[in-house]
Amino acid sequence: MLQDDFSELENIRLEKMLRMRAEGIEPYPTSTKRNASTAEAVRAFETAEAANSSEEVKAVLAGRLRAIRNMGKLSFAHIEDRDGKVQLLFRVDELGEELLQTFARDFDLGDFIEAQGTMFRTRRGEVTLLVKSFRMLAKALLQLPADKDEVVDGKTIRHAALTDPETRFRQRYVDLAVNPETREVFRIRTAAVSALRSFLDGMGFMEVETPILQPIYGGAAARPFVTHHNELDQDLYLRISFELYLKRLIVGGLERVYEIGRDFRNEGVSYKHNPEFTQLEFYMAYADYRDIMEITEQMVSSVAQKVLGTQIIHFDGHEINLAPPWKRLEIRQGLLDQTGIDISQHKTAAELSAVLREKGIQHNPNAPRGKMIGDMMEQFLEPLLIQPTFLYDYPRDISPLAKNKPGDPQTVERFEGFVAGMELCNAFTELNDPLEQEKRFLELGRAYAEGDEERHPMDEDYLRALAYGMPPTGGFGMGIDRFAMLLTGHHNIREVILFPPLRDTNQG
RNA sequence: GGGCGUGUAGCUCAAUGGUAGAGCAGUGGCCUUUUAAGCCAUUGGUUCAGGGUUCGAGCCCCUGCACGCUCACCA
Repeated sequence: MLQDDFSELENIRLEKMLRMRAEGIEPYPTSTKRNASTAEAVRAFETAEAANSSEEVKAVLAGRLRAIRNMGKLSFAHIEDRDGKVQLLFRVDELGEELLQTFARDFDLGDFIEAQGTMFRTRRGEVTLLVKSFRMLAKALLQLPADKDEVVDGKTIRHAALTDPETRFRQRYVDLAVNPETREVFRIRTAAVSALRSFLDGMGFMEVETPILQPIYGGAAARPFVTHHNELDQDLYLRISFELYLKRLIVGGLERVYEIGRDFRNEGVSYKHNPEFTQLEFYMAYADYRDIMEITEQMVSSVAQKVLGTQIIHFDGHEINLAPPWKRLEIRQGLLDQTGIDISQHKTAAELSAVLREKGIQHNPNAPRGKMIGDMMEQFLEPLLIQPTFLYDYPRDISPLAKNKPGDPQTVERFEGFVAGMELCNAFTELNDPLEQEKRFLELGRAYAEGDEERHPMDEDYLRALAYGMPPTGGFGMGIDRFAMLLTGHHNIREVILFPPLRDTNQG
């Protein structure tokens, strides 16, 4: 039982709760008469004050007790709700000795309280609720980590705030309850997703939902999670992308579709990788990757403006300006500038490997040409891309779903958007030639058969869909978690995921 | 998976191999009407777990667990 593990401190709270109940006071009532948030009440009072109104501002507030200062004949307290904090004053001549004693006796930090009264300003200048009546809304049996605040010259100084990452992530409810900045991170994340939706909705996109459990996974290079459907006696994969399903919808004539949802990749974790992550993908008929670049910079900058009130963000010590236009850097040119190697002059893996060796550049000589170029990009280009930059024109053999650049069989119309040296999004002109697509799948299959860990199954139905005809289409994908990292300035993906995965433990 | 690091009271942190501590919170007291992280007193520990070395281990060694950073794979 829960209470078997209770400490002395927790048993004291438990006894208070039981005593209240024995006295006929319900410590967990079903409803409250709250009629304003703390911020609303303060605002209402300040408005009335500014208008020199003589009318009392009454309010019923509710929140978690964050500070209590009992002083004999009066008590001060602070309650906190989602919007902020407000001070409560309990006075003996308002409440009588007995009620005031009740407050001091029954209420602890962390309890939820309802207080009804009138707003006023103390001699110290703090807008405060003078309490006429109050009531327990929910007794807290466990003690929240201490984080007493001290306000010095208008600045809040935290004392002993909860910082232990394990506790913060395993018991996110405590982190949220105690650390306002954590609440702010998730407010920003939610607002960003909402702003992305309205941006796309405003462009006539249709939000759709496609299968998460898929018989054949595809649309990205990643190992999937496998699960099993008992009734069908069939293995299913948790999707690694939405791509192939969304493009089927373009074949179907929906023209502009997007999905925001979870992808699952059975890979390692890092500060920018989580096994499940939230992805935005959109597909737009009659657009190519140039159009998508413009939409991207427009979308990202306008969402930042809407959510943060600015297009300037701070990340990893950098000040980054998201305002369009973003820099455009052709991969071939970028690598030429950084390494002196013109990849267009080295058309096979062997040739490229030779020149890399000549230049003394570390590489895997057995890798395919595209992979080699990808490694070069990672090494020489990506770390430089602090300000928003579109890297464009990718090697064909690492882009199996993108359309060739006219007249250049080794290059495709694809770009990735980088911010703060981190890949934020990936987009291309979609390959809509069914026979070419089949060829690409087959090439992939071969590459993987030759020793790669990932095996990519052929999606016959997707090829059939393409064979019915897909209009020229631009497609786009962006990791929402990474976007949230940028907007909140966090350098770790777990900080922007409410319940990041942690290893299971029996210690509770 | 590899490397490095961390694990001490509810929280934040101390402690040459020699009596486990502080602040906050908790408990008790002070409180006489707009303040105070107030003041005084006080409770609280399987030092992550299990072995080992030692007269003696929070500290040294081994094993395990969890977490962090980092490398690899990937977005």
